[in-house]
Amino acid sequence: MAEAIEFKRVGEGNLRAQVYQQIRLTIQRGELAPGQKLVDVDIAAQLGISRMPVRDALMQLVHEGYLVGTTRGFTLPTLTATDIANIFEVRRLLEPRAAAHAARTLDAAGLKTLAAALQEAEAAAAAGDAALFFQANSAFRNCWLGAVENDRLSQTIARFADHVLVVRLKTLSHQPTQAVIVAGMRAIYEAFAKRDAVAAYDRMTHFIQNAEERFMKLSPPLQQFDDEAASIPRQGKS
Amino acid sequence: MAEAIEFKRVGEGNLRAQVYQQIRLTIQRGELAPGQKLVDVDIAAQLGISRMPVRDALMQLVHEGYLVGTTRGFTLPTLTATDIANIFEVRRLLEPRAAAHAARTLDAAGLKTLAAALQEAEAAAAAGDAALFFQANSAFRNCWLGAVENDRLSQTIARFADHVLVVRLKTLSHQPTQAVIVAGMRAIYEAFAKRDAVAAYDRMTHFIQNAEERFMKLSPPLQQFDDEAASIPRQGKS
DNA sequence: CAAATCAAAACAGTATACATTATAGACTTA
DNA sequence: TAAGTCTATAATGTATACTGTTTTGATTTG
Repeated sequence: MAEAIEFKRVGEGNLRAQVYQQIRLTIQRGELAPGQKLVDVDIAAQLGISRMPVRDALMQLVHEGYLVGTTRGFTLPTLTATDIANIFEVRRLLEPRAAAHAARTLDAAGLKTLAAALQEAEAAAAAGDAALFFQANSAFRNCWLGAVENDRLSQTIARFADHVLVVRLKTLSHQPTQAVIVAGMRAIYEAFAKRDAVAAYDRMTHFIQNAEERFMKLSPPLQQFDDEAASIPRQGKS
Repeated sequence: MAEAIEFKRVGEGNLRAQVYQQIRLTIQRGELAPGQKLVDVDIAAQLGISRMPVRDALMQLVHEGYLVGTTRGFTLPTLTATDIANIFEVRRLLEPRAAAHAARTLDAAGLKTLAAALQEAEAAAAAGDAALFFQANSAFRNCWLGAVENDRLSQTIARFADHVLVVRLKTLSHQPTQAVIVAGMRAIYEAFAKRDAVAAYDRMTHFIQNAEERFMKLSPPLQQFDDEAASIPRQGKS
């Protein structure tokens, strides 16, 4: 089996940090297929470094919930319906408040970035481009979260959002869901633009609830097929 | 300088996990003095194992916010007033909801444990025994958090609570604060005993607010002295 | 005597080698 | 043919050795 993923080092701090960044980005972009395993020695060989920094990075990702470590490599966790519900419960508690903060602290540049991400999402939804929609969604969230001054709050949110996002690639491909999400994003964006913290709070609450409902409605059938090959045809394999 | 802390291995999984547990417990019990440094090679020698598992454990604790890694060993983080405020903001958002859950799910055994911890706290407050009070407080929290079925919620709370608890040893020594806390614990316990989720929610909200206020009121003077020698007189130095 | 420079020590970061363990797959057996 | 067992292997876990970097403290110099 050839390497499906190309890792390259990015110049930022020590090796462990570089590798960590790379792998996490790969996961966040949905480039790691469920069931696909990451092996420290393979990645190390690919990067031309030793196992240890890679191993450290992988273990950190395990501690953060991005991966699970088995005795035969590291893979994405398979989330149960309960896991998803648990994650959304925490998000429901944290994100509205964080959005209210962002409504206060977002500057003009931030709003511009959000507007761009929103437009991209709308265009992607119209074109049915799931990958672009996924990306625009992440950009939107990263932008407003970056304006939240409470680092621990924003980082906790980012982590939990990432955990469901990994499986969410499928939900986000669903056309009606895309429409609902875009509408939610627009509503939130407008609250931000008006610097209306209360509206931001309420609309984020609504947004998360919608996201969870959509998720739960679409996930069960997907889960069953997941055991096999997901909806993405596996290329190669002769 | 001799070792101030005695680490011993506990039989549970691999070496890294054992060491991690030991060090985290040491921190949670407040046995690690601020400024005191942990060095992987020292701990490894003490345990008769190699550096790597110890290093892994220390790095995990850094990722979880229990320690900070410097170029000369690992120490407790020094939290600013902003850090404390940030942590309490997250706790305010999460703990009331978690307490409401616990009110539903706590069983008779759990309530009994809580009652014992509460009594211990009251006795400690009456006797002015700060260490025992600290311990009873942790037992109380661990018990009701253990009844929360949403693991991610309870673990997130536990982590953030631990982060302030480290510095809180001082706040908890303050007699009037002890009285306020005991009253809060009793109120929460009674809500649990009545299985009243709403009351648990409200009283936990109140409890956290009180804790934060007390913390902020007592911390600033401590912070300033902390730069030097805290309240503990430094021996030697002629 | 104070400030700047330099050297040695102390530590984390990285590399390599070895040990251990759980799984996959072959092989046996009912 | 199906179920159980066993062995080879692939991966992590652990140990040891080496490297790089920062801090400390001693020494020199103004």
